[in-house]
Amino acid sequence: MSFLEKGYHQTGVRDIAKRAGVSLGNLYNHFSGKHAVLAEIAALEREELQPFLSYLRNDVAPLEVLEGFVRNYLIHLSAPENVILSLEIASEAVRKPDIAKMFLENQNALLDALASLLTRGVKEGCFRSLPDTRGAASLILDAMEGKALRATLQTDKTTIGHAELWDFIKNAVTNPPD
Amino acid sequence: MSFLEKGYHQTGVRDIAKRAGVSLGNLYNHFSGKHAVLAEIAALEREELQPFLSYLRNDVAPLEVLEGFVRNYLIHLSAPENVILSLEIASEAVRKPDIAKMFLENQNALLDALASLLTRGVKEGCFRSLPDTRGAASLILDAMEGKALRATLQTDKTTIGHAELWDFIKNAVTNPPD
DNA sequence: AACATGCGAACGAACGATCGTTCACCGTGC
DNA sequence: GCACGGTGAACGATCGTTCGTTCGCATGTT
Repeated sequence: MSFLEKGYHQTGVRDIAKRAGVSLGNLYNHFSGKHAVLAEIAALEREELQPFLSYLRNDVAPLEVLEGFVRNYLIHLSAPENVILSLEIASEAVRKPDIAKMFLENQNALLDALASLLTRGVKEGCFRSLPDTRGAASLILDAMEGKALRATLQTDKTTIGHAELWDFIKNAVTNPPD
Repeated sequence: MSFLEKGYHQTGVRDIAKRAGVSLGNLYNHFSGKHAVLAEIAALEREELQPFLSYLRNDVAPLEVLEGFVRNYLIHLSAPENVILSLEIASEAVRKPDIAKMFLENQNALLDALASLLTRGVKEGCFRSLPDTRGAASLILDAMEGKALRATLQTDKTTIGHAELWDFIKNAVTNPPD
């Protein structure tokens, strides 16, 4: 997909049509315009998130679910295409409310699932008492996404280490061992 | 500046020239092209960061410096123009290595300053023992920027509360009170 | 079975607008 | 007369979108 290679605004409608294997005119039979194509892609991101959402709803030990989530979501974010696409969508969301709506919905879905895992963990005593689980959840997600962005922009291909990130998150979320 | 209103790629060179109060032709006497204009803006961001850098080098109690920084940087990020500009630059950085270089330099400058504050705090005993101060610093910055992005995209103008964020950061960084 | 009709998916030429960039020209101060 | 900073018309390319046209196929009529 050429939104990844050239970016949304640098990609012409002819490119999109060619890559999709349809003619220019026919593209407009399926989409109301270029904007609708991006909207569709943003909507598809939702489905990409689905596995993570169901993973977070695992009913086993919260700490292990959290670690598994961090590991898996980190792998997801290590693919530059996911970072670039999020960036592209976020950029467009600034000026296009319908894109912003989808972007936030997707983010919130993940946020809610992670927050409720944290809440469960606190209740079950695996986690320290977190006054604001939603805030903590967004901290974790932001940290991962920020890390992924930096890794993507770096020319030297530094992969993101799971261990160091997980250590930090674990410390932030569990009671100190004493 | 119309990069904010329309985005970099949606802004024509004629717009840029008009806003800058120079003729179209003369713009090319000052800049080698449209790209160079964005590069210049990315470079200027560096100077915007300067006050925060010097603030972080304050030699007083680390915890207070940190709180002051969080407060001030949050105010900075509460202005949507700063979030949008960062997003715009980050998007372009994906495909333009020289922009990426500046973007990362700016980020790293802040990261280093914050990390060394944390290191000092750990040494002086105000902070808990943080194994990876740089990681912790990037966590703090990512959290703030993530929050700011969400606030910018939200239609309802929710301002970012300092108190709740500071509580979280303080907890993450200081020893528990017992 | 053969033919006529209508439907809608697919197409790409064409449109006007705008893009980033160049460059011949102009006025001004020496 | 010369040098030069400033100018905007002009250029070729490409943009997103429209729309007249084609054509395969299902349906209806003899």
